Amino acid sequence: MAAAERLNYRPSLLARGLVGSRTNLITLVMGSLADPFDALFLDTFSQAMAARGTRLLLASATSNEPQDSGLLQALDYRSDAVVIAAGTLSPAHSELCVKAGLPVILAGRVLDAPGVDSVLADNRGGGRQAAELLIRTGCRRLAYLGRGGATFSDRERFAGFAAAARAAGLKVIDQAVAQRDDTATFQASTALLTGDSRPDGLFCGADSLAIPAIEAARALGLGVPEEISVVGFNNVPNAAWRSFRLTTLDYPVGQVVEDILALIDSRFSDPLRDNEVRRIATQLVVRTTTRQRPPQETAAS
Amino acid sequence: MAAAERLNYRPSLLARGLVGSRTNLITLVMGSLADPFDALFLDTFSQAMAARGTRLLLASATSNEPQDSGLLQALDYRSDAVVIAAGTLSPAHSELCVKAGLPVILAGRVLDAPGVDSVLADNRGGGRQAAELLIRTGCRRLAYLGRGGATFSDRERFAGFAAAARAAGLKVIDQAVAQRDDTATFQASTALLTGDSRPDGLFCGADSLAIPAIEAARALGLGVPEEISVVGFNNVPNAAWRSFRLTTLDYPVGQVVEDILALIDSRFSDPLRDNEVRRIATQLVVRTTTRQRPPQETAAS
DNA sequence: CGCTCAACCGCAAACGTTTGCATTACGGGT
DNA sequence: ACCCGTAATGCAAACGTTTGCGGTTGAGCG
Repeated sequence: MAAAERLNYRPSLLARGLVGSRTNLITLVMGSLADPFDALFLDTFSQAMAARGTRLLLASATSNEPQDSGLLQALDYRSDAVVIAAGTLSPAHSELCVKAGLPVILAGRVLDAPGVDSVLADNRGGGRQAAELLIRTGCRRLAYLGRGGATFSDRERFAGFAAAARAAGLKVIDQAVAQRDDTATFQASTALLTGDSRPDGLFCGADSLAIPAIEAARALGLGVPEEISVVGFNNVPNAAWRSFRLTTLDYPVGQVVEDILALIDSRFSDPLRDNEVRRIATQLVVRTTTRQRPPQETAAS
Repeated sequence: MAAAERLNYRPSLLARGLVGSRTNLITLVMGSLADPFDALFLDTFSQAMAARGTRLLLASATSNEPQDSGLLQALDYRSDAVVIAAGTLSPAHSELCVKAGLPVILAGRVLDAPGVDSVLADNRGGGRQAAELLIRTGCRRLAYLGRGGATFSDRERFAGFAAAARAAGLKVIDQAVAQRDDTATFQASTALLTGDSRPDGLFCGADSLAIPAIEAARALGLGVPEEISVVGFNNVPNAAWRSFRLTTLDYPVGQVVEDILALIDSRFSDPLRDNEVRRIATQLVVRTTTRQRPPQETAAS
């Protein structure tokens, strides 16, 4: 040990990984980190990895072609598992990993294939909570601002929101924002708010969508929540800022990471077990972009 | 090739790295990703890695002890190079890498040790630009909101700002925010703005500091820029939001990443070359948290 | 037809570990 | 003093590549 110390020797994990059955590498595939929620997730995940003594191989998925993403090269490093947290990625990526015999954990989507587990929010429940809050506080013209069904989560959130609205006899305008980009979101919101029937209750598929929406409303001179209520999703740090004080659905990122790691470990100990889907409940955080109670009847009609 | 395809064989990069001289792994050490600038940097860096065919090993530095960070374990994977982008990390980390014979690139700080290159902003120049703008638009009571000298960049930004202020015969209040946390920043700003001599020109060491500062000013009923001008640093996407429209110093993150990769390559081709420090100029982006011209004399005194 | 040269091909060593097996050392019981 | 069982120790194989070397094959030319 003294000699090892003196020569500052350290075992090569490459060699260890080559011969051993485990490399202690986990590949994380992410899309853009433009959404603060994704950054927070990555931050939390990476700290959990460090605490666990596992290394994190980060692959950024730019295009939708599996071979273009860093995924393939990461696989060639014989990771022990792959976590896919890029919402817009095609299932081809997962299949690639499964074919390589790797456990796959999907964050934010469900895929029914052997060896593929999932961790995601109770999106439908969250959508329902948002709808119920808006309806309870007097909103009647509801709208959803989202990715136009581009991601699994987006579809579920819309579905939950729309179902609860329907149950109350209300319809929902579905407004899509094409690119994940603040100005694009601002423009889509402006279009929505200047359209034929201006909504008075808006549910956004993410806080990062809700904030530009609030700005668009204010730019049009619309009071939030007096003329339009806004509910977000994720409860990112930005949402609590004084300029927004956004009512939103808290999605506990620490819990997500914890569940992902638990699923990985459980898959190690039993590679052939059935797939598992873990749903994490969202919690409503009421701030000031929604009303406390319905407006007085005297004001209306 | 047909057989390889059929068996879906892929060469093991572990084995290749074991025998070859290059592993095509680069370790990136980062602190928290709470600042959107750091998230943007990581995003850009990771995409550049993918385009380059290099894998990114992400180590998150939680404590200041080198052995606690993922750094050590990442080194044991025989990375080709280490990029340290965690501002508050001790030089012990770099020394560890140098001792292991690894090229080190420091982002945001300078360390005079063999094999250690640096890429960072022209912080002093940026500080000067901020001071000159504030002074030119009529501010006379200047303040700096930063990390109290906790990071290399912070010290340089303050130094450049203070030097330019001194050249104009003005002093600078140095207000430190202890934790990188929005509410802590809000409180520190409130303390600054309710102190003995309230500043009328504020330079913040980062946009992520400037935004809570603006909110604190507004909470106190102070108009921005009428009663206090604010200048940030980095030009993160948030800064352009309609709620803030922050005047700031653009620090081109793409350029930073490009320079880091260039330094790594140049170090590969000549491991013994002298250290290089690349300074990247900042560019002033004037928005609406600073005045266009000095206020009318009639209003004053 | 024979020579030379280049291209090609196959083989073995090496990279730094882990793991299993065989051997040796040692201690206790009869 | 002898035997047995266990602990400790040393040795070799294996992991999946790259690289260099010796041998073989083929083509071109006199």
